[in-house]
Amino acid sequence: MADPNTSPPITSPGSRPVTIYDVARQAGVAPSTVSRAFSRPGRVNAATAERIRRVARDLGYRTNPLARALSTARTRMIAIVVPDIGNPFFTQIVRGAQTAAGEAGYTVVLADAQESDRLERAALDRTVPAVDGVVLAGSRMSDSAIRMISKQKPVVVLNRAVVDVPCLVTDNARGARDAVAHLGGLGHQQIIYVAGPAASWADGMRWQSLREAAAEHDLQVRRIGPFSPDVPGGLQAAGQLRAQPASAVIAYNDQLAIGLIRGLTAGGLHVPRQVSVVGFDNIVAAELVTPGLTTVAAPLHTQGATATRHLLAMIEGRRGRTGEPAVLPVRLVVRGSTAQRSRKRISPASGTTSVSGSAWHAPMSTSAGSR
Amino acid sequence: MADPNTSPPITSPGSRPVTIYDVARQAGVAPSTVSRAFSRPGRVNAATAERIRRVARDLGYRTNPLARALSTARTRMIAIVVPDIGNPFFTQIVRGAQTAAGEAGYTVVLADAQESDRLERAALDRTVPAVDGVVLAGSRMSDSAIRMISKQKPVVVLNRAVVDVPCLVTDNARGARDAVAHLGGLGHQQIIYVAGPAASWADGMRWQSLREAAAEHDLQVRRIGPFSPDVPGGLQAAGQLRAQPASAVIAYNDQLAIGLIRGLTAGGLHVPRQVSVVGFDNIVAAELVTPGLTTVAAPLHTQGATATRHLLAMIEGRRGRTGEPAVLPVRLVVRGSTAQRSRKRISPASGTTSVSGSAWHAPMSTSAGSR
DNA sequence: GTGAAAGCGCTAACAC
DNA sequence: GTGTTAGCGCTTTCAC
Repeated sequence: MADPNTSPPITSPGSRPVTIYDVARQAGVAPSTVSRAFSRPGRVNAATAERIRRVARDLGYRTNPLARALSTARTRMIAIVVPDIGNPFFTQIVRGAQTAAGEAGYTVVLADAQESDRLERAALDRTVPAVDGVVLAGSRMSDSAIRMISKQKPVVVLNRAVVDVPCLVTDNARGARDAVAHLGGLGHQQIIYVAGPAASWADGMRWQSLREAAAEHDLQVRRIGPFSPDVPGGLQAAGQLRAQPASAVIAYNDQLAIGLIRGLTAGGLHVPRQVSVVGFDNIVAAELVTPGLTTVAAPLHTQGATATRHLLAMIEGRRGRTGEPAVLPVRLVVRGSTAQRSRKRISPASGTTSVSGSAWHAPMSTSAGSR
Repeated sequence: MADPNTSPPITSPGSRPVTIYDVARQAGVAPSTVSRAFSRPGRVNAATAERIRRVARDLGYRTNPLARALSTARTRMIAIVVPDIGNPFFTQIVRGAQTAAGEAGYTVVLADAQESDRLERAALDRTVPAVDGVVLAGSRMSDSAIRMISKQKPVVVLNRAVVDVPCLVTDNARGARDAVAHLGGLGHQQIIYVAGPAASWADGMRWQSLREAAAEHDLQVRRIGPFSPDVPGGLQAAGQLRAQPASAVIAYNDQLAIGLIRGLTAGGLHVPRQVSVVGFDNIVAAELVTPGLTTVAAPLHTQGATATRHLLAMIEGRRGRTGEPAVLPVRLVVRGSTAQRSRKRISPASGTTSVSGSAWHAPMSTSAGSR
C-alpha cells in the first residue's frame, strides 16, 4: 500500500513531525521522489519505492494533509449540512453520506444548522473554503443562496429542486400513486392529506401527485394543514381530523403520521380499524411503532450515499452538472396501520378504548450498541 | 469586524480566488500588512486597516483556511468520534459539541465508527492529522490505542476513564444512589439490575454503586445480563426477568429500560403497577414513552459541550491535562414508570391486559422541523 | 506601523 | 526514473 497513514504512528515525543525531507535525506533520494512514491506509486522505481516506504515507516512519517491540500487545492473533505441531526430522517442520510465518502477516502464534515437559515449560512461560510464540495440536505436557505454556494464549490441538493444545481429527489409521484392505489384497494373512498410545511418542496410534490392519483382512481382527496412535520404536529392534526372524519389519511411524513396515530388513538379511534394511516419516508421508527406504519419508503441511506457519490464525481471532474433532478425510486411498505375500510361510519364517540392501556414507546436506533 | 469571511462572497466567475496579494496591491500595502489587518487587528494603523478591509470586501477576498492552517498548524477544526450517530445518546452529545465548537469558531468533523474498532481507527487516521483535537465519545478502542492518539493531538474522552487522558464522566455513583433511594422510598425491597455491555466502563460503575447504595438502604440487589444496550436487549431481558420476578428494576440505560417495559407489558405485567423500572441517561425518548421513564438524567448536551470546551482549552494551551476524570452531575427524573410497590407478589399469570391495546410508538427528535 | 523575506510540507512542471 | 525548482496563500520574524 502506498499510504503511509495507516501504519502505527511513531510518536517521537517532543520532536517535530517527520516530513518528506526527513525521509528523502534518510533514503538518499529527492523529496519529490518521496512525494511521488506515495501520491503516484508506479512513477517510481519499485526498489526505490520500497526503500522509501521502509524508511518512511521507520521514521514514522505521515503525510500532512494540510500541506497537500494547499498545493493541490483538494482537501478530500466534503461537508454535509442538515437542519437537525437529531431528526432520524437526516440521521440516516448522514450515515449514507458517511459511507460513500469513506469508501472514496473522503472525510465528512457535519454541519447542523439547528433549523436556522442564519446558522446554516454561518456554518457554510466556515466550512465551504475547507472542503471540496457540499451536500445540502434539507437546506433552509433560499434557492439563490444555494446557487451562490454552488458557484464556489460543487454542491448536491437533496429532496429539493433548485434550478442550475444538481439535485437528487425521491419519486414522490410514484409514492403518492402507490399509496392511493393501496388505500383504494382497501375500499377507502376519501383520503385526507395531512400536509407538512408549506415551504417544503416535497410537500408540494406529494399533494399534487396525490390529487392526480386520486382522480385516476376516482377517489376524493382533501387536505388539511400545514402542520409541523413532527410528532406534536401529528397530535395537532389528529385534533383537526376529528372534525372531519375520514377512513384514510396520508401524512406528509412518518413523524407526522406517528403523532397522528397517537392522537387518534388517544381520542378513542382505532388505527387501522377505523382509520388507515400512511406516512412517507420509512424512518427507523416506522417499524417500531404499534401498529407498524404503512409508509412510502424512501431509501434514506441510499439517498445520502448517492448524493455523495454524485458530489465526488463532480469534484473529480467525472461528471458535469445534471439538468433535471435525479430521481430515486420509492416503494410502499405495507404494515399494520392500514386496513380494509370498515363499513360503519367512524365517529369519535364510538371509540372503544381508553388510552391507559396504550404504551407510547420509544425510538431507538437500529444498531446494536449504546456506548 | 476583522473577519472577511462573513461578507457576501464575490464570485467573480472563472477567475481564481482573491489572495492577500491582490488586496495588498490594490490597497497599496504589503501582503504582510493585509495579513495583520485580519489576524492581528490593532497592530495596524486604523486608517490603513479600514482601507484594507474595504478593498478586501470590494474584491471579495476570503482567507484561505488551508494556507493559514499550514503556517499556523491550526485548522480550527475538531473531530468527534461516535460509535453510532443513529443512537440518540450520541446524537445529543454531538449537538452539544457542535454548539460549543461553533461558539468558539471551530468546525466539527463527525466520524461515525459504525460500532467498529477498525473503522474507528481508520476514521481517526484520516481525521487526526487534519484537526486540532478529538473528542472520543464511546470509543470502542483499547485504552492504549486511545493513549496513542492523545499523544498526537489533544483528546478528551467521554464516559470512560482512561489513565493519562483527560476524561469526562457523569456521576454514576450519585445516580445509582438516587435511584436506589427512590425505589426504597416506594417500598421496594429487591432490585434487579439489568446490565449493559460487560466491557462498558459505565456499566461497571453503575453496578458497583448500586450494590453499595443497596447495602446502605438495606435493600437487596441482583444483576442479570449482560444485554445489548438497546431495545431488543431490553426485550430479551424481559424474558429473563419473568423467571425471577422483582418489583423494581434498574436498567443500564434508557433504551434497555424501554425495551424492558415493552417486553414486560407484552408479557402481561403492568408497569409501574407490578414492576417499577428506572433507566439511565434521559434520552429524548424517555419522556415520550408511556409510561414516561423514570431515569437518571445525564446532561447529554452539556456533556458534549463541556468535553468540547475542555478540548478547546487544551488546544489553546489554557489548560493542562487533568488528573482525575471530571464528573458531571446527574439528577433523577421521576416519571410514570416507577410507583409504590404493590403488596401482592407479582406473577406473569396475573397480568391484566392483552398487548393489543398498547401502541408502541415512536421516537422523534425534540426539534421542530423535519425537512 | 509597515515592508521584505523566509518558511509551513507538499505537489508539479521541467529538466536531465 | 529522479532531481531541481517553483510555487500553493498565509503567518511571522526581523528590519527599518
